[in-house]
Amino acid sequence: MTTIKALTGSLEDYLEAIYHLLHQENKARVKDVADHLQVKKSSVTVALRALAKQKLINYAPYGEVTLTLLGEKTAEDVVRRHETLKEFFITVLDVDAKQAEDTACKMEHVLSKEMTDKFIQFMEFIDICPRTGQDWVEKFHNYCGEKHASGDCKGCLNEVKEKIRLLPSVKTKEETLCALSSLKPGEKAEVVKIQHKGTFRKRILEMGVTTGAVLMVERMAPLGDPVDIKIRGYHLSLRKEETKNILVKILR
Amino acid sequence: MTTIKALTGSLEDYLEAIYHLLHQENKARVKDVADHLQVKKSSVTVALRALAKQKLINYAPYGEVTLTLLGEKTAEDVVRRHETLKEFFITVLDVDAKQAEDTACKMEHVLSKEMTDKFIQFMEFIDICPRTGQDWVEKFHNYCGEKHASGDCKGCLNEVKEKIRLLPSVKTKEETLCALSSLKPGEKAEVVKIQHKGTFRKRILEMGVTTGAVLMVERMAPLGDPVDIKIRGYHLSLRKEETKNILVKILR
DNA sequence: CTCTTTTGTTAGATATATCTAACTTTAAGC
DNA sequence: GCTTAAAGTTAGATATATCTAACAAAAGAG
Ligand SMILES: [Mn+2]
Ligand SMILES: [Mn+2]
Ligand SMILES: [Mn+2]
Ligand SMILES: [Mn+2]
Repeated sequence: MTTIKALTGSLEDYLEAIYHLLHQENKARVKDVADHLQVKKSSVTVALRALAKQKLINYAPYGEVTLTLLGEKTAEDVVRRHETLKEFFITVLDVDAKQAEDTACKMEHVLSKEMTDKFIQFMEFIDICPRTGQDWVEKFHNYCGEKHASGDCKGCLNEVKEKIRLLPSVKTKEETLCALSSLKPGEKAEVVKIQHKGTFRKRILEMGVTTGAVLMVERMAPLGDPVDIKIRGYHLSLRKEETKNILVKILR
Repeated sequence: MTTIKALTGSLEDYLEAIYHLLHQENKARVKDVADHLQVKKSSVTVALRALAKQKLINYAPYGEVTLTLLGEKTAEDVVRRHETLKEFFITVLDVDAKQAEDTACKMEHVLSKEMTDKFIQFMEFIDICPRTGQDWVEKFHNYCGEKHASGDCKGCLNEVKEKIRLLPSVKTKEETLCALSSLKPGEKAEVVKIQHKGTFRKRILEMGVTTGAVLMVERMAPLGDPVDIKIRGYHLSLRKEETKNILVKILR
């Protein structure tokens, strides 16, 4: 039997904490988890037993805690929901970091994959659509903070006008294209062309690196290998070799 | 003592159900609440006791349930959060009604007033900003559903161009203005001028009807009295007399 | 005004998530 | 290597939210 019941929100939080501790400190001790979640150690012990019973972690009393493959997958899923909501709250709604973090961690447990994808697509669309982009988001933040004078709209329209005038680079496309390898951490770009063949190409597509997708470079090792990117809410690590043949269009 | 503890999510749901039943059916029986929330009647009895203890409802065994003033206020607050999230999910993210309803009702319990306001302002801004509006939202929905061809952006830009060409009606403002009383149910508008004086004006401003605010006409009685509007997430009922002297600019 | 159905309550059970207090194991200091 | 300090576990308590089953009150039908 052992019905694979959906995890409770509480257990998702424990799993998430373990995931972060393992990736940041290389160990997830009971005490660390307890501190992280602001609960007592005895509560953690109980939770660990529950997670172990569901085959999400490897655990025995006094033993060290590691994630199973299923646990790793499940944790990544929770983290994706968490980060998606948090990013929306901070970058779009302009909510302060702490509140965004707290609210995201409470809401993440009831956000379906479908809706997570919608949130991600929405943020992508804001970035991609020439009408909007980061400057439009900033307009919104000002709209929130201050009185909205009619003059703002007029000025704003002129900006879009200018944006449009500059944009018919649809023909002179080449100029705006560059290899993924040439991006700097923090930069966002739209995938335009994947110049890979066979299995390699297939693998990369499976990871979500498809034409039209928006990615952001998160980290880049000194020699540019590997390159950590975030795409569709997922974190990926690519070999330098793999990034050279992915052509992108830098956003903004 | 009787520390005024924050309501649990569960109790907020009971309160919300009672609120809706009282406003729609004029009575909130234990059975109705149970059906509404898909729980057993015995669970409702327990919840009613808890709500009564917190002075949110008037209740005695076998007696009828009514909301106290505090309960009414609190319920309105829950409903505002619920409707705000649901509206965002449906109108912006294009999530289907059922999932939007369910997710909103789970998330509403952890959404602060501040963040609720942000969501509302964001939807207002999409409506008000000449760059975006409903047509932009539709672009997003198409972007989600289908492959995003580059041609779309080009066409989209031409639309904005046209929008801008038509928009320098900033000077010929008068033409686009009209009295709130002349709107039809479902129409949205931005408040431009409130031609009221003294106490009346003050009262109306307190209710959230201020210059720049976006409102939507929800219902209008046969003779146009009263007019039910939604503004900043709040439902208001205005006398016909009061709507005549509120000048608005219809959106879209 | 009785009888029956519906509605509502109570008591007791189960499940989750937390805590405190007492105890056990492991790790550190010297 | 002992001895202490830190980390981890267990047992038992509390709180919330639900359920089932048995019972009580109110409403409806005739
Ligand atoms: Mn969480
Ligand atoms: Mn989280
Ligand atoms: Mn709810
Ligand atoms: Mn709700």
